[in-house]
Amino acid sequence: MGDKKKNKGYRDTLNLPKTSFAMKANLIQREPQQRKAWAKSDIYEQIRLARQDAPLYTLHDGPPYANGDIHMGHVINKVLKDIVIKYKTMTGFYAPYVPGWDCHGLPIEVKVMEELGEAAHKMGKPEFRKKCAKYAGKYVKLQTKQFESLGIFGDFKNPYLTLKPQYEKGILEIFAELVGNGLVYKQLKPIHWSIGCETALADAELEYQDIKSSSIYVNYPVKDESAAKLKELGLCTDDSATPAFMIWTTTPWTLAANLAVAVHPRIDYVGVTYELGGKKFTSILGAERVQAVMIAAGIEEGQYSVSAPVKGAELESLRYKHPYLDKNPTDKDAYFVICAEYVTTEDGTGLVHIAPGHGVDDYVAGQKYGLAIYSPVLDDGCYDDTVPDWIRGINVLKADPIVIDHLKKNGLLVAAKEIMHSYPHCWRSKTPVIFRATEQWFVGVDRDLPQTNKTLRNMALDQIGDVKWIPAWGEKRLRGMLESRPDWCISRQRSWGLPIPVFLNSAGETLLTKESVLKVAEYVGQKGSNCWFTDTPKEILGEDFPLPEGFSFDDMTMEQNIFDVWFESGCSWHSVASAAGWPIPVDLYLEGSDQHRGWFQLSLLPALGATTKPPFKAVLTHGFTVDKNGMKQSKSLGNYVSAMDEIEKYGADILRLWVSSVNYQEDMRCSDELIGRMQDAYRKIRNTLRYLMGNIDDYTPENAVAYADMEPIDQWAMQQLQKLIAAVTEGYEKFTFHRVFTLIYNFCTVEMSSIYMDVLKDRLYCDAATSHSRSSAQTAMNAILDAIVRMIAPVLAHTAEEAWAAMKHKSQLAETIHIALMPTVDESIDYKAEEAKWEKLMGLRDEVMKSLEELRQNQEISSNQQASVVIRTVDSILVSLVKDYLTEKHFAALCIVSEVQIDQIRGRMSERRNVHERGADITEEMPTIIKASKCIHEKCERCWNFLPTVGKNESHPDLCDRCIEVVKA
RNA sequence: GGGCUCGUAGCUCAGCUGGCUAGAGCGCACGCCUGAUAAGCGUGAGGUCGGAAGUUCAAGUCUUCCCGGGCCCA
Repeated sequence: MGDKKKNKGYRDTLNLPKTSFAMKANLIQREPQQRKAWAKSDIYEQIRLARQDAPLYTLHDGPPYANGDIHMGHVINKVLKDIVIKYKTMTGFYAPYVPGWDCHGLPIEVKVMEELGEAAHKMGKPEFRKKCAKYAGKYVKLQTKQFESLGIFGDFKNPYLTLKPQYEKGILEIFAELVGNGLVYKQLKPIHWSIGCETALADAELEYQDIKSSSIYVNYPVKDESAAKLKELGLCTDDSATPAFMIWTTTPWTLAANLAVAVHPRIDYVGVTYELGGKKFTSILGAERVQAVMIAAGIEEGQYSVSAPVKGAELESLRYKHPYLDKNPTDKDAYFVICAEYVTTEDGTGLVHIAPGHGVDDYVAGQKYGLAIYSPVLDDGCYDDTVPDWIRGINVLKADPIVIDHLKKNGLLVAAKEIMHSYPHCWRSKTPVIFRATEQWFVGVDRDLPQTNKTLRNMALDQIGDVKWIPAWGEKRLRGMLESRPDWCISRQRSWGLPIPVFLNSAGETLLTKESVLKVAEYVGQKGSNCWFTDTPKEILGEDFPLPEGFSFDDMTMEQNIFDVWFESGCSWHSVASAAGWPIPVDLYLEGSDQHRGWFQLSLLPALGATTKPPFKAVLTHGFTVDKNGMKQSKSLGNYVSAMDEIEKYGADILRLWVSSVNYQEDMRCSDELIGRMQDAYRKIRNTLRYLMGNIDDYTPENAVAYADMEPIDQWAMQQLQKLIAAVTEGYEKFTFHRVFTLIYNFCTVEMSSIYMDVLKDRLYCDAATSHSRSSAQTAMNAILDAIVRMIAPVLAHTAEEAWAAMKHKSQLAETIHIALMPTVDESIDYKAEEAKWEKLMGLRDEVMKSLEELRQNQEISSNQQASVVIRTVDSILVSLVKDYLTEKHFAALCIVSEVQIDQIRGRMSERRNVHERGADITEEMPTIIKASKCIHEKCERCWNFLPTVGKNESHPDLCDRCIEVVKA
């Protein structure tokens, strides 16, 4: 029954919290202002100046592609980097951050072509490339803005762009080294070729359409010497039958380029004897395919016989005759059986026709067996002169019927039928695409480097063990890829990229030396790579350049291929890091785990090729965002989270806090709801800072109390802080930011909010403003605030800065918190020594809380202050802890009850747990009894405690003695 | 199909080299406070540790298989 009006009288005598640090964050309004202030003071430059003499920490940024809005993947990646940078800066390093963008490549080329429409084809390369550059520039600008809206600090005024002349120069310098080391070579490789446009196509330029094709089964007669082997294997038993390997294909025109037949080493093969066109054959077939093939050939059951099976491996290197060529047109061995893992028995015959010039699998398998890459097809899609005259000059897309007809006549066609299947088409001309071998440039991974006697593959495998992989399995993953990777095809038949600096003479010879490349590098560094399309070889190389035999400037053309963009970004360690004067290897690469195949591997190879060293000391990877059910996110599935929407809805610090809260080494569940929930955590942290600030508003360092003189509970708080600092430091050092988050959040929730700050209210509000007890608390709170703000600064970049500005007595002079130094453990505070004692006391407190709750449920008390607690225990250590170490008064404060009395009783110790039943009798099984009851004393109207001194003073009958003293003063 | 990887309460995380009835915070439920107030406090209910075998005196922790995700290939 409160007479509230009367009570209000004492409110003004209390020291209630007061602060300018608002409870409501209002991030959407506040953060942009903060960023504007940072921009105005040029925070990046400010930090650079502050740390110019500090030790260097180099995180080298991997370039995102300059296209589109940023997505959650970018947010994860850039925020993690920013946390590292801000943390390292706050531990005293000069940690520059130079953001970069990948600006060349097909996606931009495609977009620009779409925008230009027909005009794109009429325009010259230089003009088209300028449009591409403009497009890239637009997105660099856009993404810069978006990244900055996350509160990321970096040299956004001078980012590295892979299209900048100086960057291009760096790429060519590395290329020159690789050329000088003999790693670069030219070879045929099948690629998608559009006959309609007479151009090479990338995967992204293919459209799949259903098409009708001829599928044929063909017998390849076995050579006599191999026929004997088949007999030996028991596959051929009928001497009157012609042995043959039967293949199946849907591209009869490629038979002209057949060089081998592939079998699977572990699949069963049989010999099937039957009659065809009056002739007897024994065809080798995959055992599982016999029935289907016989049906296709129209041979009924009973009209053929099947031998016992043998494994494909037994057939390896057996020889056959080409179905219509008399002579091998290549300069390498051909027409024999090879083994390939990719052969299946899903369709066909179980034996695969291999034309290395007309298929990627064929090419790879052919490389293994030393086959030629034979592709007798010209740019216009017509056969060249190396094929028999009956198909010479014919367009391959029209050749199928002619080939089939020929095979029919020579009796090797087993069956032919039309099938519908999905087939790649040129996106522009809409015509079917063929695989055709063309000249490509490669970096060899199995070629010995001069002086080292090691190949790129050897070096890579040797040295990735010295790199620190976070998580550790990154090494395993990369190792697997390196072991199996083929030579790196670095040429692309496109326009938007850095040209491969090769000169050719009319005899088709190439000029590609370390010196020539360096010469081009210098020129490109001055004028940009457009010069390749506008300037002459003489201008580029300089007329003094010593041309090799057979070359003259009058008789020179230039290679039209450009570099694979991975080669460009793979040189960033040189173009950017070295160029900035950073030592190589740099300290850290930090990207998504997909970059094991991408940027990590393709930076490693050029670096090894040029310097024999990896470009990085450590590589940290993160996983991908998935939806709330753990499934892949995609726009079409509707489970996509728009990064910019989230930033605009919640504010950057919420996103940053979310990034810090999840274990990025695994998939990260992400949804609007999940991100929204971070607001709760944010508010708790913010309010903790606010409360601390509010209660030290009148604190001055002159009132500081030394740790040794602090009240015991304040000492406890200081101990907890040291423990926190130690754990947080370890979390940051190990890049386990989610541990940092959990630690700080739990510290705010448990140690601060639910224990310390609650317990402290009585002292802070009711004790005299400058009393020792209150100053003691304030000293601790000031230290805690100062430390938490700094520890959370790398994550809550805006909020920490806001708090720092609002703090009156900072430990450091730093204008911005991002220059301040991280807190370190105060070695004079031995938190470990006190830990066990406090754990025991806190355990007792928990039990008291339970007793009080019971009282409350029975409606005997409402607030804890109305209760008094009597503890009886056989545990003498506990008694001594409460009575001597802490005192009953402080333990009462710790429980926020008006009074506590603890008594030791005689009895034996028991292993049983404490029991908190009120009023229960002491027995051997119940060593501690907690008895909570409603206080019999009067309530002090100022501090709301129920104390015996209330009503004893005539001038202040409604106050306790402590409050009387304070009010009098 | 292959390589790597992940799967502990509704959510985010702890659980070291296998060892007491698997923990925390949030959320939720119930209650308290109204001198942090679009705040604060307390208590409580939630888990067959993806599933199944196996090794072991003992398994969330080791082995095998299966199921379901993710990244990269084919």
